[in-house]
Amino acid sequence: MTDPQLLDELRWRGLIHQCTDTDELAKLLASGPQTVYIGFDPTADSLHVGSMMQLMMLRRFQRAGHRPIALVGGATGMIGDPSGKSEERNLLSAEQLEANVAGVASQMRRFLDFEGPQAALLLNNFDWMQGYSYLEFLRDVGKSFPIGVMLGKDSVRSRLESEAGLSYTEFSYMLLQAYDFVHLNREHGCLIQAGGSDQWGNVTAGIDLGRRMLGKQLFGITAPLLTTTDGRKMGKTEQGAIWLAADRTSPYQFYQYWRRVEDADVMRCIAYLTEIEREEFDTLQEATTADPGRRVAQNRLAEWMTQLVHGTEGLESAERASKILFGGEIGKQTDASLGEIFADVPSSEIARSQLDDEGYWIVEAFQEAGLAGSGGEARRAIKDGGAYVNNVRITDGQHRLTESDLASETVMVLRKGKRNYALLKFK
RNA sequence: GGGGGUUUGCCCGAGUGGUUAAAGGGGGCGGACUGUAAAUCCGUUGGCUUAGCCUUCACAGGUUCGAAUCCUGUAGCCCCCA
Repeated sequence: MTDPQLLDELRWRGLIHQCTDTDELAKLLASGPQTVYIGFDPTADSLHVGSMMQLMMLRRFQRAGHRPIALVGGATGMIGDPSGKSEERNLLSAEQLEANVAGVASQMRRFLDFEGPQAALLLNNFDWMQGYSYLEFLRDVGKSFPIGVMLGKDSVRSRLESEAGLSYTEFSYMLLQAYDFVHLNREHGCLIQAGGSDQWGNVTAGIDLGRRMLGKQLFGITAPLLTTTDGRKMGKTEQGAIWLAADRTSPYQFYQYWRRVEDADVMRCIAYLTEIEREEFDTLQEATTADPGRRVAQNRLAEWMTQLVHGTEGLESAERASKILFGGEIGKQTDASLGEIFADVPSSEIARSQLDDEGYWIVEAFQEAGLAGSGGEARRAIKDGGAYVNNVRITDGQHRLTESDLASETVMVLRKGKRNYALLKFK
């Protein structure tokens, strides 16, 4: 019925950062299916890699026979969690929140099973918070919150000591999240809240409130944050976050992100984010140590993650694109296939007549495609051997592009350097 | 209010009348090497119709055959005195 190995698995994967009472939690989980919840902040209309840790946590619980609740913070999102934030946040508008909640909800279906006996629940705390009057809330919930304890929380203290300070609104955030836990216990019998390690303060606040309001022992478990070896948050690039939504981060970019993970981080990513079993994990680890150049672990990680988030189709197109981009010359393709491969590559449209007669000057083409800010820059790229058309290096600064350079019906693929692509569409 | 200093390219920073589009470093961009890595090395880094031309050293004017360099004014920053 329920898998007794769950905690052991979380442990070997390094997913238990803190837990309020491991022994009692183990007994509880062994006693039968439990309900566990994690809150998600709807700050955007898509989740990103950072949220995957939490989604996978819920998924692991569900696969072990428990019921997951993904709580979208429609109400708490209006307030803003001060945990780990150095500055007061801007409040989101109600319409924005609604759109975000909808977007986030659809992505969760990839991770959780909303059917069957342990069907996941997707709840929005706005539903029970919106009608809760301020007076009632203060009498029911606020009464059980000693200010001294609240002031002792790291999230509050660090902000009070900082220049940014902390508004009453954000200070109150903790009460809202704590009340969620109580509410979920009453309505759904939820006894466990999980989350990232930055949520510890909020989680324990909920547990305290549960003891006071319900006289019940609730449980909290937090996972470490997904960071690189040198302490930076993973899932971020110079271009921004890695999103789960295909229209924000294409399957190809998503796939490539994982393929490029550093050796030092790759095994931790696999442990934290995938369901790759211990045996294969050990094999991958050995392979990485023995021959890091083959990047076996990175490839497997990318494959697993892309498959889950973007499905078989997304994975195949990402692999196909990678093969073409990192292979040699781009042979004859169709507009459709190039469009798919270079979905996230900027493109410019040019009049087809430019290709007539003596053709379209390469320097102009690079400028037009946005790969060079000036003619000089384009010339330099060519002189340095960093200019490619359809992945073939161009060394002649006077080169003219003609119909024969088209990689498909209307498209040419320009590249500067290793991976700065741009498309020119000749209409 | 008075006196002194300072202002250079993406950033830092040399340069005080004549190959100075401006040393050096950082960063960026290329390339080689490699594992679509790290480290390293090399090239490049104002614009253009590029063996040439044009525009740049806070801004505006002036001296000079010739100015980033000298003079005057304006603005920003810094220091000292009141």
